[in-house]
Amino acid sequence: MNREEMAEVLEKIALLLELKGENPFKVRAYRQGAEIVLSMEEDVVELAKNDELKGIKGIGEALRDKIGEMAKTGGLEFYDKLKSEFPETVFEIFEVQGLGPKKIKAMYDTLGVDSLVKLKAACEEGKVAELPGFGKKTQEKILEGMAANEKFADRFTLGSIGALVEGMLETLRLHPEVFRVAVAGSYRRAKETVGDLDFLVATKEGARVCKDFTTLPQVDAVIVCGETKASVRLKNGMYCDLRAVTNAEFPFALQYFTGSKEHNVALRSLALKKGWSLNEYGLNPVDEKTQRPEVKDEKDIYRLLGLQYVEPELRENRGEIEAAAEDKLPRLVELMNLRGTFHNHTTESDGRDTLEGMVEEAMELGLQYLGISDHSKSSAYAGGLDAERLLKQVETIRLLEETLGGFRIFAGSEVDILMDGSLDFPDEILEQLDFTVASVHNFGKLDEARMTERICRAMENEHVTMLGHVTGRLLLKRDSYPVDHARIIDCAAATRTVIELNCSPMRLDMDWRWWKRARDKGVLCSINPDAHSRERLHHIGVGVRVARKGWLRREDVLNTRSAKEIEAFLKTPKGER
DNA sequence: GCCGTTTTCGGCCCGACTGTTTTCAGTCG
Repeated sequence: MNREEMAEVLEKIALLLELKGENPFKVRAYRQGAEIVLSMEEDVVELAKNDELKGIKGIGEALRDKIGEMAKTGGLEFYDKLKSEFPETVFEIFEVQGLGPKKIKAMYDTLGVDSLVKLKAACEEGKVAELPGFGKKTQEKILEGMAANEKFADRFTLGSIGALVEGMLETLRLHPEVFRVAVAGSYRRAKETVGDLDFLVATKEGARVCKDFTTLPQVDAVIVCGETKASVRLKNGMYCDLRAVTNAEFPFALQYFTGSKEHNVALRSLALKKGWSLNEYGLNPVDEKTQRPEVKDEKDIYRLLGLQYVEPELRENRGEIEAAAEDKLPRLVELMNLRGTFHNHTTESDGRDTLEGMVEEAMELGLQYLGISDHSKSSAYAGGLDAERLLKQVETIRLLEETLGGFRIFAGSEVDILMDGSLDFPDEILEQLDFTVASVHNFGKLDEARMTERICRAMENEHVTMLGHVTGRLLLKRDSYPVDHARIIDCAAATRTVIELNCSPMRLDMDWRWWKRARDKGVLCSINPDAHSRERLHHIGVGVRVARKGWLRREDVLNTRSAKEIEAFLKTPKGER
């Protein structure tokens, strides 16, 4: 059992205990246990197997035993027993907006509702409305929520919703009663996928702004609308909240609603130690004689707690608070630091725009150079180039470059890593290129050891400048192929191979959770859009946000260097880079 | 079920909003 599966079991235990009407604090203990298992830095499975799960806050004796049992046997007797009391389908009912354990239990006990199918039938027959505590409106909302769930995805990739968010921000900004506006939540923290959006406004007219918010063109249905908050479902199915606060409360609300929950819990307990009580409305001295501090923005809050300002991307309680206390937070890379970018496709393979079009867009973006790397021949599905076509493309690139008045095009290839870790082109061809991105595109079913071995072997090649999309994941669609991240990072460090941060919205690969480790081992990152059209070059913006989330500084990112520096870098033998 | 410079029992975050109530329970974040 891996950690995700363990966390899921704990989460499901929490749901079932809720359904049984168990002590809510017990329920919460399981739920917190699930979160801890997911977010632990160490290998929780390995620790549990060796009975080394001691001294972890939130994991007591009972949870420790259960996690141990799962790690060792792959199952959990307690869970199996609990599960057998309900059909598997009860879990899906919890997905319906507005339904929690109490209502689900009531419908289960009286109407025998234990699946979405039965729930729908019971609503349509009007039986739900007759239950005590229920009514016609509740019944209608359940049906509507079920319809919405069927129709829409429940999560969205960070890179796919930027325009939507910016559009809504702009409209709110123009509202005459709004002083300040911001987007908070996981979007602001640059999580790779976002479940719902949280907007925040500073205003004196909360009720009016909330009401106007519910009439935005992007809105499909109104869930709630009051004086300080509104909640809607957008036309793309995304749930979206608006909070209205006063201007004085705004910094606290922004801090609070940006999260993460774990970061806030840690921050609040730190505040308490320093004699403050922090919540979404203010920072209040526990000792009533102390004066309330003046706070104009988020930075003031962190400063008053004796901390450096923590950038939103870092707020995951993964060491940022400790680092901020010691003045050791990194200065994070910014979009304006990028001078160029690698790994881009053209119509020669599966890109939609020509070489000239891609270059034009890169110049308009203000970049100094662009790396072109079309697919290699084994990626036949993508029109991969054979050696002859590749060398011809290099020639074309050299000729075009002469007409560009100093803009550089680096000629490369996204060369397939073959099954055994060898490359799709021989060294004699690769050495004629400026750079090479090596990527896995097939045999994703190999086991972790063989996949890792294969990738490491490719990185050992002198001509492989960087490793492309490390895990091959497609967010919300396809899981990673199994790789040993730690070994790949070590191998990249040893061979001086750059690792790509592929910022195609579906990928954002390598995952942000691994970058700090890579950085600390001296591995360079290249923020690459893997652009298959000129518009997609703009994805470097999302890439920068993910790099920031991975604690990367300007100096950790290869493509913050100037064209000249890149040229020197690529000419240096790999081992000396 | 977890936790403890308020310790081994008695707390555990809480406020906004809605719908169904006739003063409040359930859900959500």
